[in-house]
Amino acid sequence: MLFLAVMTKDFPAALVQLFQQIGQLTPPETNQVLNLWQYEFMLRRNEYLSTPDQRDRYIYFVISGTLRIYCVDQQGVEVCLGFSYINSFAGSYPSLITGKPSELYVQALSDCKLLGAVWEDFVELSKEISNIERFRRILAEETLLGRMEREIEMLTLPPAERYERVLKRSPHLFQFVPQKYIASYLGMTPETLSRIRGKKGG
Amino acid sequence: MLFLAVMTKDFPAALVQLFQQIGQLTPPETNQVLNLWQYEFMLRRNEYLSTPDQRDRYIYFVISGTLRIYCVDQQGVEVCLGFSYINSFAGSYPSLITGKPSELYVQALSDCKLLGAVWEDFVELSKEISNIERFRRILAEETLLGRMEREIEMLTLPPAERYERVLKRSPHLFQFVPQKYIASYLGMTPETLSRIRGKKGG
DNA sequence: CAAAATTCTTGATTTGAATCAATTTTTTTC
DNA sequence: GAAAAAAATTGATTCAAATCAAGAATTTTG
Repeated sequence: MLFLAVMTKDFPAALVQLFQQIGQLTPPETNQVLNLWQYEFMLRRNEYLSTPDQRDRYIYFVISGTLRIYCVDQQGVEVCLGFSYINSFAGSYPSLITGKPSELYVQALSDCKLLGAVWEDFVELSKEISNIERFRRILAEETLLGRMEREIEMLTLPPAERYERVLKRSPHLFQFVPQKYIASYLGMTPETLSRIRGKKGG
Repeated sequence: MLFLAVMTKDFPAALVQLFQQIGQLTPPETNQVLNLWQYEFMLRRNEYLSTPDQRDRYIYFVISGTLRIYCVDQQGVEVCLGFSYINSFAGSYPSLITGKPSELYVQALSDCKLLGAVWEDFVELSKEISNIERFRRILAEETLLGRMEREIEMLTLPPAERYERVLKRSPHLFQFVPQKYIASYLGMTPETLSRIRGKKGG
């Protein structure tokens, strides 16, 4: 992973918005937070942002590219848990929360450009600025809601409908992500997804 | 559900601890929060605390009894997502976060005694007291961690090992909860769980 | 405490998706 | 842009768990 410590002045509009709109930060507070995002990362396709052998030190924001989050089952099969795309955060959230390594891998599916902030700095700032503490709370809640929504879909919908849902919610996924990873994300083999797509309007 | 508005002075030690230890609340702050927990609820076995037809207005704390959280799949089969027991919070967290009904049912598996606080009051107080905002953040993070841990176990472990894990982590479950609900929670039928238990030291 | 209801167990059978295997298509790389 | 690698498709077969079914055990309820 190529690492560039750059004094960025041009923060992504999407990142600024997140803090201003979701976080309700005042302009000076927004500046303080944005100044943490001083680190730029370049990942080549297939390189790793997080692995289970070390804890995450940065929270990342995706400028360009797509990543997958996965873990490995008992027989060594990779199981995809989600994706990170442009204008979303990336990294192993569990690792950041616990301060320890997690079972999760985060891997670039294409060349990626990321901004990073040292998580500890972010935590420290949230002690000073209550709006940032609140931002962290909202971030955790939103993430939880997303995970539970997926959990419920996995448990209540048959494979074909899980596919339909993702196709409707994230059609762009199929643009950037090999089907085998989407299949894994949907809890099925690539063969099964291929057959499902064959039947309905694929 | 029997509802009793009672001016409680005797708060459960476990609830007090949660706010003091996890929340790091000062004694006066602790008092302010505890004073929200003025509502006592009694549930008879099989009665519902939450259903998808209305949003949750209270956050609950379990004084006694056990509850299950479940949703219903496309064919009407109930799928168990978790349990709430003594000294844990109860209710539909998604419903509280979103302010809307969720797909979740929360049902008493035995007669239950609960304390309740109006969620809106809790939210309001967290605007005044930053330690409570922080408590909410930690609550969300812990809940997220728990859900992700379960998600990973469901995806990476074979049925028999999922059973072993739960047996090790929560042996008391089998004391209070009918096996069919545990089976559902483990992602299998009651028959399958019964057979697994038959093999290994059941 | 006896009857009724529910839950658990055990066996036989079915089934949907996984696996195995071979080919075609697409993407990457030099 | 040709060769190599990776991914997707398609078919045949297998398999683990679900379903179906019946009886035993436990729990609940008047």
